Amino acid sequence: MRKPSPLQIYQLLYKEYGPQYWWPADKPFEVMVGAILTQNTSWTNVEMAINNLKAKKMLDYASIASSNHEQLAEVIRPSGFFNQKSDLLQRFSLFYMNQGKTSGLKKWPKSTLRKQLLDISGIGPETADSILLYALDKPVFVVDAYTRRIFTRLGLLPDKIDYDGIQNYFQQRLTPTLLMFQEYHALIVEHAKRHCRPKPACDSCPLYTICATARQASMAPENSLTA
DNA sequence: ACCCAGGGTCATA
DNA sequence: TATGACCATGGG
Repeated sequence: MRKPSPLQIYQLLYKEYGPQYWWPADKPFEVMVGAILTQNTSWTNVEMAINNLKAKKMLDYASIASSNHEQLAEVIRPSGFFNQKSDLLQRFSLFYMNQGKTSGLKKWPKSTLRKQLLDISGIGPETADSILLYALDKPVFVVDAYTRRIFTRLGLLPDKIDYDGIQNYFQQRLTPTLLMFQEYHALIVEHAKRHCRPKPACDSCPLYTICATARQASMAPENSLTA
């Protein structure tokens, strides 16, 4: 049995969990705020912070940009790292405003946009790509800790590989479709939350069989990974 | 009392 | 380039 392709994994996950309809937010700017707040933080904590922002009617770039730093930090406190994130949200809101908001940003090609986002201190590759994919409709593959964990555990990725290496692995093997990339990342998160915790619980995992055969395949000498 | 979460930056070797 | 420290909350 050959190693499963990223497309086959996607089809298995989709069949198992169905469409996820990500990102859970109303407006693009709300997606961007969520992408920042969820850095190394559980989504339930982010929801509390988002709800606080909504209750204070602060979930818009003008309110965030003009708000007091300490006050904003207090509102987003449940999402953790609130000092860094308060500062980042304010700097990002200025960027968002200066670039002509969502419609202004969407005019740029994705490579240009990605560089601009990465130039903002506090926005790394995953946050940038999440914003591109879920707020600005750019078909990029979002890599997170779950993606690495699942695919190294499957034996499809080597342990030593950086963010761009993992992203290239997927983007070179999939046709870039907006909806498919949006679903794929969401499905990876959904699957990992249930079955791919840090301490393996691989029995009862829908990918268990493919996982076992994939690990065998990666042992074979002629199947050395090039990712 | 730990471990974990939809990361990222900076200092050090 | 490659680890380690740091940021911080809330749930299991």
